[in-house]
Amino acid sequence: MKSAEEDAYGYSQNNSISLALSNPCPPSQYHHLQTSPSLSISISQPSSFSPQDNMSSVGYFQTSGTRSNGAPTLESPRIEITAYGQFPEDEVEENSVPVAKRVNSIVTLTLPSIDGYRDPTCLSPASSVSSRSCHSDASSYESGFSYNYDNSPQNSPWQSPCVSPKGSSSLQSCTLGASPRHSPSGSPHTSITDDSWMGTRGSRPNSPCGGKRKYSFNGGQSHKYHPYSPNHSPGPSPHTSPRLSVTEDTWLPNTNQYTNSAIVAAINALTTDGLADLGEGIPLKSRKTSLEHSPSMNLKVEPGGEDTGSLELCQEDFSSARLPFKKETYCSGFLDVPQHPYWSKPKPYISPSLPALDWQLPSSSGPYSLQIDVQPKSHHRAHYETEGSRGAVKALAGGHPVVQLHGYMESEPLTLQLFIGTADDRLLRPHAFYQVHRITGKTVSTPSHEVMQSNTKVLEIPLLPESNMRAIIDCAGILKLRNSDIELRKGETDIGRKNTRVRMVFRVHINQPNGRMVSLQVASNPIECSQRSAQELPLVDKQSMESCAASGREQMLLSGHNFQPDSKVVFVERAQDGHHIWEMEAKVNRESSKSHPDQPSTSTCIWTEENWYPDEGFSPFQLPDGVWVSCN
DNA sequence: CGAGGAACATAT
DNA sequence: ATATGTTCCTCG
Repeated sequence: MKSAEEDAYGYSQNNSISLALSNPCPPSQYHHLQTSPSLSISISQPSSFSPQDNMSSVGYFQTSGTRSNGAPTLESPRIEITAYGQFPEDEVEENSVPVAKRVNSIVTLTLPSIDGYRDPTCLSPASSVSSRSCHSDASSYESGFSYNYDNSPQNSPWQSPCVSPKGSSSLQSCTLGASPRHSPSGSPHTSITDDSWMGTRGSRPNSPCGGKRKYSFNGGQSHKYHPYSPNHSPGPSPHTSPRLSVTEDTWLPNTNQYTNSAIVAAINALTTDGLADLGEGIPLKSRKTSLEHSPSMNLKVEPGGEDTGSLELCQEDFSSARLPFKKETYCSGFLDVPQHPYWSKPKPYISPSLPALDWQLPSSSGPYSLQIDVQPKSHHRAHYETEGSRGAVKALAGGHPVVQLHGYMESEPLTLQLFIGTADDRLLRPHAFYQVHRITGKTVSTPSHEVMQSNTKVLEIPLLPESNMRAIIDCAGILKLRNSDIELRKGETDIGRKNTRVRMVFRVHINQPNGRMVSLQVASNPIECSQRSAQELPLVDKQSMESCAASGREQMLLSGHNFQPDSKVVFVERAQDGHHIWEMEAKVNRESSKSHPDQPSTSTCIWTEENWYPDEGFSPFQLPDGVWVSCN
């Protein structure tokens, strides 16, 4: 279905050649180092390549967001060198070079073919690209004040102004938080929203269906699929949705979000306001435990954006195009009970056309630069809904993360958004299994409030000029959603097991004097969220690296493509600040590449422990010349 | 609350 | 059987 979707959107096919020899290796194998290193190389050479231009002038850039060779809208030549094998995982050091940061700006230029990095059979949690699925959102905010401007094409490429086909429409959702939430263990704050996006869950663990455990959504198990979120389903087939279910008293259709244009179209054809019709898709019952629901739904038709050459234009067009729907986008019921003076003020800077959370944005644009001055600790035990809050994410030094927007000279305060994203450098997107959790209390100095954008909870924090546009993030905890709950979501393809690394993603949208809006984004270093540290893994050793290099060389020779026999990959070890710094020099002869005769024949990248991922090895790198290199 | 630890449940 | 996921319990 995915491919179909892509085709429908006119995605250009990625011509990358994946030579992945990766053995279908289960994650466990990585850990056990049972597989011999292998390396795959794929070369993709787009017709045009102008990385620099791609992002520099653009506020944001949307990724294809598709798992299957999600051909990036903008392609650049790339070589993917993927080695599978035996590299142990290294602890991510917090003080090290912010990989995310480094890669971030690059990533925005081009996205590697997702599949190219891994064998589909060994889907690695950290890299799966799925949290994009749109599902219904139901949200209730503990804060009491919340609004939802979730009208941005959150999860599907086609919703992108730049990519979406004309005429496409989407159903957006808006939710009204209403029912109070019961929190099993305690903190009233804990849950809230959580139930919202995922529907409900029992107070008791619901384990994945598989074997004995059954999902007790509503006391019953039965449905594993929830038609209400036709995200990837063929069509809107209203059935009962275990997740959304309803509570005894409060029953209201939850918000649904449709990613599939066909579905949307179908629904649109059925109803304009969709409310009534969609209601049918909601189950009559819900899991017992989820007593709280945020009933309410607001469907909105999203006009398709025009394909413009300039992303910036796209954005504007997009904005204006959506304006008419703005009204529908906001749930009137939300705009009440401000929680903090700051939030009670109008927020003109919040446009209804904010880029979807899975869009890749640059961390800087023009004079503006969003930076994480103090990185969060590399480990933070997330809490479950069944637990009380485990506090805010802290910084290594004991304080809290700090984010600052540089280059902003206006007097208008801005809003810093924060959500939990994947730790996958290849594609930063909301993490399906974690949500940011708002922390309140005397120890918290930073005001914040929550907003739902698609299935993702977003914490909004004021960025004030008087504070030098600097915010101390002491109000953000991390909530873990049960894997079984998430995996059951229609359209969800990510797997939760061992997918415990996240990143704090910060965004800021700046309305410029000229009326244009610039959206910036920066992600923190990866944060391990599980209680126990991942199983012990041997450190990366030179031998392994060399083995990988050798394997890579072999593969390059085998590939034959742009790599000539004299091509080679060399790993060099050196120390730097106590970290292992591995320098990989990939010398490739690309003479055969007529389209890029100017490309340098030698590429070099550096892999450090920071971008080492348990199941995937090193995160991919995009070399200066646009070449992507990954070593799994 | 906010942790830390660990029992208990599943997945590999 | 081992590793990872979730829920519980305890303590300051």
